[in-house]
Amino acid sequence: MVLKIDMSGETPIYIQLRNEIVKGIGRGELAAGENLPTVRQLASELGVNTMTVSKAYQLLKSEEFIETDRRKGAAVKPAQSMGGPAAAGYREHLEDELELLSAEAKLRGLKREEFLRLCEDAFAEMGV
Amino acid sequence: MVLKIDMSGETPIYIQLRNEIVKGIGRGELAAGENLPTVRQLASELGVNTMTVSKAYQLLKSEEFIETDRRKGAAVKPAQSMGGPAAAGYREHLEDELELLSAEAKLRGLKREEFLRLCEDAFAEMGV
DNA sequence: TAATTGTATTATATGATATAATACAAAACA
DNA sequence: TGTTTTGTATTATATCATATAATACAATTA
Repeated sequence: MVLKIDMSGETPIYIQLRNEIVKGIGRGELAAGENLPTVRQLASELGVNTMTVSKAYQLLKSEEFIETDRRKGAAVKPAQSMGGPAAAGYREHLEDELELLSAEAKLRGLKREEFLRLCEDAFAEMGV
Repeated sequence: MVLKIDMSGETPIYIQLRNEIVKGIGRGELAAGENLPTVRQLASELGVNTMTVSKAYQLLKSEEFIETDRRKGAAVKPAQSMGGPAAAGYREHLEDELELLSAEAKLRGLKREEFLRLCEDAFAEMGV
């Protein structure tokens, strides 16, 4: 999987990492049960500290997107187990994000159809 | 207009302020040409520093959402003037955000129809 | 003249982010 | 039995963003 990280960007590295991995899982590039790179491996590839990668993994773990085992490494969690405590409040978060994106789209002159088309296209990229 | 600010949240106050104002304009609660509260007024209401509000206004100004005048205050910019330099790169930003939201939605178990319904509903809240 | 506007300045405090260098528990492996 | 590998913990340190306080400025309005 390709991880695009912008070292000079404003978004923290561990957040960028988390986002890229979530998108990778969403696209199906990372299958359920598949192992992620080790923290040392990924840190070395990206040229960042191991704790930075570990922080991203811990975030993904707290969100129930992955599981970590101190000896076997980190692996993508099966999709059917997505009903835990992390799912609570998710819908509210999504609605809030969509509200902001809708407002920006409106102000930038996008029409309803254009906006929804982009939403459809984005979702279509996901899945197997 | 109601500005919901979470002082203990992780999002910086001036970003929250910016987002709330963008949503307010998008919803039509703040009409084009309408004056925003003065930085001192808003800072006083929210219990934050004037420079924090000023920072939010400067961000909105750089994004061409509002205009500021040192003597007349800040006002919502007309929608027809939304083709400036700030619009460049916006579409890419939107697509990236939608990709992340789509991935999360997929992983949380949302079906295509549910996701698109939320997108429609969010956009429907905007504009007069 | 006095008040109001966004903004600039300087100083300061705090927290988040990121790194470096080690170390640990526990399993896998040779 | 050692050695390696895993995520994680620890401690220390450095840097930057955020936020505040207190003051001041330019320029207009009242």
